[in-house]
Amino acid sequence: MLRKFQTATHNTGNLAKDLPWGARRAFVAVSRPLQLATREVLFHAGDSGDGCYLLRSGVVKAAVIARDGQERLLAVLGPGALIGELTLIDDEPRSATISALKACQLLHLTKAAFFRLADANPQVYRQALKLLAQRLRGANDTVVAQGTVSVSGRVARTFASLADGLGDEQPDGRILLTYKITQNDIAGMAGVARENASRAINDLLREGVLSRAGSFYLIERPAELLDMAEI
Amino acid sequence: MLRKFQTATHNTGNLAKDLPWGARRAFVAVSRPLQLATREVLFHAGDSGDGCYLLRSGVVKAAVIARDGQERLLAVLGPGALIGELTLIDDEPRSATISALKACQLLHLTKAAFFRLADANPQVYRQALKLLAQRLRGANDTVVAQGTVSVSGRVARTFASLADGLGDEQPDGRILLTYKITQNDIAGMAGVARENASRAINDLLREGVLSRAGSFYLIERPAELLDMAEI
DNA sequence: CGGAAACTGTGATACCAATCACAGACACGG
DNA sequence: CCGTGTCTGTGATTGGTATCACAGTTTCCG
Repeated sequence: MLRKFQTATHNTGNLAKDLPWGARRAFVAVSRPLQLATREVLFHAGDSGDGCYLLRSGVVKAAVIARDGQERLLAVLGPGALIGELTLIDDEPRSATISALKACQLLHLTKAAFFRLADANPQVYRQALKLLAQRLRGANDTVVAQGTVSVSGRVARTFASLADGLGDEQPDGRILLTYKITQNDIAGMAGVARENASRAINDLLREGVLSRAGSFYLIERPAELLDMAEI
Repeated sequence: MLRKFQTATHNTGNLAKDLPWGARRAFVAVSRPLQLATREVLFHAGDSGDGCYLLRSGVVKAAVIARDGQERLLAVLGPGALIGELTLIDDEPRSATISALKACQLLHLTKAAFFRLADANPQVYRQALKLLAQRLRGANDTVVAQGTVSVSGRVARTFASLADGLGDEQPDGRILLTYKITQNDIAGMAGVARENASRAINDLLREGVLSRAGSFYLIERPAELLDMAEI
């Protein structure tokens, strides 16, 4: 139940935010910078890995390839997002493939560094718990939506969650998606065929809930979009 | 990607396990016992609430009602499961309705008590993170499965996850589900119509992957079931 | 700048799964 | 122990989406 938009400014996945000064400086101090070019892969699902990444700039997608070869997108993430935190915590293989949709700058934090930091600042543990709790709520909502919402509703829902990762809220309340995402990726997120995503998007455009600002999508009426998307 | 079964013996959702002695005793010491009768509701989705519950005995289901009135089951949980931990962590409303499928005994741990305990034992924080990470992986897998797996595959997957909450692994490797769950609930978990769940279950019975032991289901060939379920 | 590759729009068709409709089995409460 | 309600099995029908087919459009890069 997406109750409200959370645009990238107060983003999901931002562990560094809301930390006390000391911890925040420490976070940056112990991490190592890293660049990705467009289409470059940070890691693949199934890889073993160490630590997590903080996205400083750029856009990435988290995807898994299903048995039948279909690519299913779990999220499109913009600046501020935390990536790869599951493996950090449980030492299991990477659960998704992360690839850059455009050039990115990241910070890499090793597992050892994270736990050193957290043991010194319980606040870090609390933030991490909150982050995972938030993601889990989102994932559960998606499960329910998948089973009960029609294609057009799921596409609307996809725009809502894109706003979460890429959204830039304008003074007038409209939300600009700061990356030109393709219909293919939208379809992959909504779990529908590309052709049907196309039809649904055009319906939204026709109704004026959505518009295109240059090559970016602009959510004209966020409340109405949420209403169409709600489970 | 459910790689293996995790039967109730080494259950998901068991925070109390794997804690150092002191913390474990403290956990039980600061919690308050509580009973539920069959069909009784512990809390509803949307309720505000404090703290979490540890299921000592009995069976509960976690469900949400979608807009259209359909009930979607997120999980069926048996002894050892931790319930309501999301609200504990992020203070948001309960994300699902928990109701007893049969009489239950629980322990209630308040938020204050949890954080007091955790601040004294960082190990508790680590366990909690692991638990959430595990659930998040499961939820992501479900999202992918919903979109890419056929009805019969999703029903197979449902039995795999029932084994997680209710499973009792026999010496010979078969897994007994220690509660007589209805087709309705299975359908609600798989996200399919009850009639089609019925057909899929009978296929599984006919193929011998599944059988009925008295009124309980018995997973005859776990590996094969996983194979049919895998995303 | 110009050609190739990727992306988008839209109709026609096919198919999987929901829904409808019932009949039989079971279970449990008076 | 015998109804009454819940649960289960199965066929027939419907409908929403995927799939196919292809043309038009944009983007990218040599």
